[in-house]
Amino acid sequence: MRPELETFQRLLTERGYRVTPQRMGIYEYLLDTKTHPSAEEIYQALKDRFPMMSQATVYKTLDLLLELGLIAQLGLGGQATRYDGNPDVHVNVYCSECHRIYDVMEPELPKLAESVARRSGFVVKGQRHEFYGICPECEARRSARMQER
Amino acid sequence: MRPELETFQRLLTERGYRVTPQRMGIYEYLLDTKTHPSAEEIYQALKDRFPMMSQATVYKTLDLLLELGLIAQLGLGGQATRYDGNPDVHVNVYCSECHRIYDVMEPELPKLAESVARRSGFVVKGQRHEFYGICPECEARRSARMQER
DNA sequence: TTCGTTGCAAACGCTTTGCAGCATG
DNA sequence: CATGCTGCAAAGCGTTTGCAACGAA
Repeated sequence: MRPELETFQRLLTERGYRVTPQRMGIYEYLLDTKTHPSAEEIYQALKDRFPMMSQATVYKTLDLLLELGLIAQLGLGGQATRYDGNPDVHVNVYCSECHRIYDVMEPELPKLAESVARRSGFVVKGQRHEFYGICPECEARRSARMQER
Repeated sequence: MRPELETFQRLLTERGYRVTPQRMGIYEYLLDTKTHPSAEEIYQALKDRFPMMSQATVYKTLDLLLELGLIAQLGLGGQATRYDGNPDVHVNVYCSECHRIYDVMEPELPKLAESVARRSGFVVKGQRHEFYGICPECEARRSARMQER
């Protein structure tokens, strides 16, 4: 079993929570999926494996994973909240055309966090970085469309 | 009149929109308020000045201001979306205790944007940076509480 | 056997929409 | 005076909640 799933099991047991197939399935899906799905997308994707599962279970499991610090939440103002199986500090780039979200590692981020803490006087506990734009594929499709005119 | 309000008027007129007291009031409030209010907070704050104004007008005006690029939107997953009268690239620091949000200027951000564009291949159009933590006041209150025990 | 978890459905809160009357340009 | 805007109420949608039945430990 992948190490992240083992960690999840361990944390659940340690804190008196129970290990259920739905919980493992939801976390596994989040780890596998790179496009940062919404609760609805997770629910749809797991319908085959868990035909009886309700949306409430998805939401409750996501809350639990957030509480355990295993996932991150991306609030997109208006639209449905999306979830990121990678809780480490990184940058999310969001394509306004295809609505996919990708992760980008940025080695400068820890320095930025320090600087923000210094300037603001805050005790920094977490951070989120989002860029909006057009992904390479969508951009290529756009240029192609331009060409043919 | 402050330059931002003049810009707003100009943009409205240029694009065939109309200048109304409600619109000016909402934008002015966003410029004055440093805590990044939600639509509800804006509505409550302007109730005195515009007793007849509806929430719908607040939402429609916020959409318009976003479209004109005069304000920014902060999606906070679950909670109500909040609005920032400063559309320029900056960092938001969010206090998880008092829920206030402050702006921090960071001169390194343009460099970060370049780096992200290079790594991801995206055409970057916008960005948002959020830090979570405890603000100096709340932290002081916490320490004080610790002391007295 | 215990008690945390699930699935269901109803409730909830934020946001959007349709429309008649109003006010701006 | 034309048409874009407002206020109102209802609808929409994502998310949360209460509860009885279920299943993990």
